[in-house]
Amino acid sequence: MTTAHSALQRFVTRLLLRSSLTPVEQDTILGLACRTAHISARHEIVSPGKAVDHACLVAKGLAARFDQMRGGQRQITAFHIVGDMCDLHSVVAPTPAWGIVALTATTVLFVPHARLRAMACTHPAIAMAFWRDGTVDASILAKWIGNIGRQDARARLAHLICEFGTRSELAGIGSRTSFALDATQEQLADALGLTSVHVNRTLQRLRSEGVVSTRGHAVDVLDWERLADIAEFDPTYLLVNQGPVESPRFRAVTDRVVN
Amino acid sequence: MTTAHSALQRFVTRLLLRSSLTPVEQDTILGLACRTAHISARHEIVSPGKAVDHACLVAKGLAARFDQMRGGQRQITAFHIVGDMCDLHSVVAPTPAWGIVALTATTVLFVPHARLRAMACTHPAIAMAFWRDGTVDASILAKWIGNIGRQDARARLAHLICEFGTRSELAGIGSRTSFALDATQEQLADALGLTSVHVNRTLQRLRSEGVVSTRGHAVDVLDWERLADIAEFDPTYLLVNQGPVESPRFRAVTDRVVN
DNA sequence: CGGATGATTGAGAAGTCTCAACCGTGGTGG
DNA sequence: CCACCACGGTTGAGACTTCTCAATCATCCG
Repeated sequence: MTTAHSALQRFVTRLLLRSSLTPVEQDTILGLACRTAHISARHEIVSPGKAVDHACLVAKGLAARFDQMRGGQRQITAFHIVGDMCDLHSVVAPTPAWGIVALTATTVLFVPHARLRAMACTHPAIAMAFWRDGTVDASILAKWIGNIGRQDARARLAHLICEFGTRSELAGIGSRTSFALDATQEQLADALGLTSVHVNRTLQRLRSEGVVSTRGHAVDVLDWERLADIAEFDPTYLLVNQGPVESPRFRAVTDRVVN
Repeated sequence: MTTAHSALQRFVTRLLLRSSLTPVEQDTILGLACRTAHISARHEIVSPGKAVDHACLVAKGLAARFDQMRGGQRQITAFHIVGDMCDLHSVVAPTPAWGIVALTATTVLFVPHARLRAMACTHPAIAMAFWRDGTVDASILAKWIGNIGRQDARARLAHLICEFGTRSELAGIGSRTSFALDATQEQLADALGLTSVHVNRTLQRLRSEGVVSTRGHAVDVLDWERLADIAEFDPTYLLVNQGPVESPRFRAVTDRVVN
């Protein structure tokens, strides 16, 4: 219960980064009844191509979305940290082509689609917030394509570190320059379109350049400016600080003015 | 007017591939008033980081979403064919980090966010359809990451051809095995994370293997099975045929049953 | 202490890039 | 009507990044 509530609270906090929700709307989300599950590392939370009837909120640990190749190789397409509702997409597309795996021992809340859909229908502002959350995901995905497609290994890794730090800070679980990255080098490789050997060498290079240091899975960014420069990191794509988007309950009025 | 209406009709048809909409809802969309614009090849339709107050529906031609690198290189993150509402995301996130460029001479309809937002609020089914459309985009983006991150040049190009053919067929502007791909080899390279030189050689290889042939920008797939095999193409990620998702107007009833 | 997992290292192979030149075609101005 | 130009496609050769395979090291845990 406490776990569930604090996870939902994190989710609401995440939504509030980009959407405004009234106390009532927030409480509606906080009141979601859902099942808690503990998933051990490397176990699938969602299997590719299999229909689901619930979304998954990460309450503890680290999860990742992946694409599975024929040869058994995997490509990680997103990291889901605490407070992320992975697979919110599945509310409108219940059979995802991707899978979701727990990278560490992870606690997730299963939230029934039916409830989420009902909430979205009753509260347009919540529907907008959900839609927006999916848009943020798409924006990050597009950036990853740029990162993988047009940057070399060093810049790719640097970008991943910048993003993870920034997101950790936004989620309130660390600072940009000091946070936990509980993924193995092989998992980082799967996210970057590289091999673990090359990730290892690239990470060594960043360390030797004095840009980052690591103790276990704790990352310290020693020179954020330089790291961001290497990565060509521009946080715009995370879509925070978009400025006020009028919330749906004012829409009717706005329309009259605009049109 | 005719252009506008036929483009909106294509957009509705596209939505109907994955969402069910009542005649009234369809007419609401078809009734959208919007401005038509002709964009010449290589001109930007949306500039990265610049706020917009309208979405863009492609009525003619080919557009692409891109990520701009510091050195001037571009990574294309999506192709937008006729009937695609590119940037529907911008309704909920008006300042995109990406840009949109016309690859050929293109006709677009600018649809004001205010109208779309109002429609989404009045018709929950339309809101769901829009949200779902964004989800399809995210699914395609994720697949592209897998394609670029974990496949070699030959498989990447094959996958792009399979996807483009499938989407052309779904959009009613060609068949899987015979369609127009109005992009230069350099633009294909920008989409695949390769150089144009390497795309050229890779395309030659696919031709010499008897898998595809091209006349100008017309593509003929000579051996779909083999091409799909090379690409590891599985159309699941396009999220058609997801099976019936109950439409929002039945939700109240459904909820009572489900919960 | 033994075993497992993940990090590290080395050496050679493969894929892709870079640079530069050349070709082919369609459009344009004289 | 022809010469020319621009753009996109094609080719070649060498360089460089990244991969592959394999071994070794370090750490954690039972």
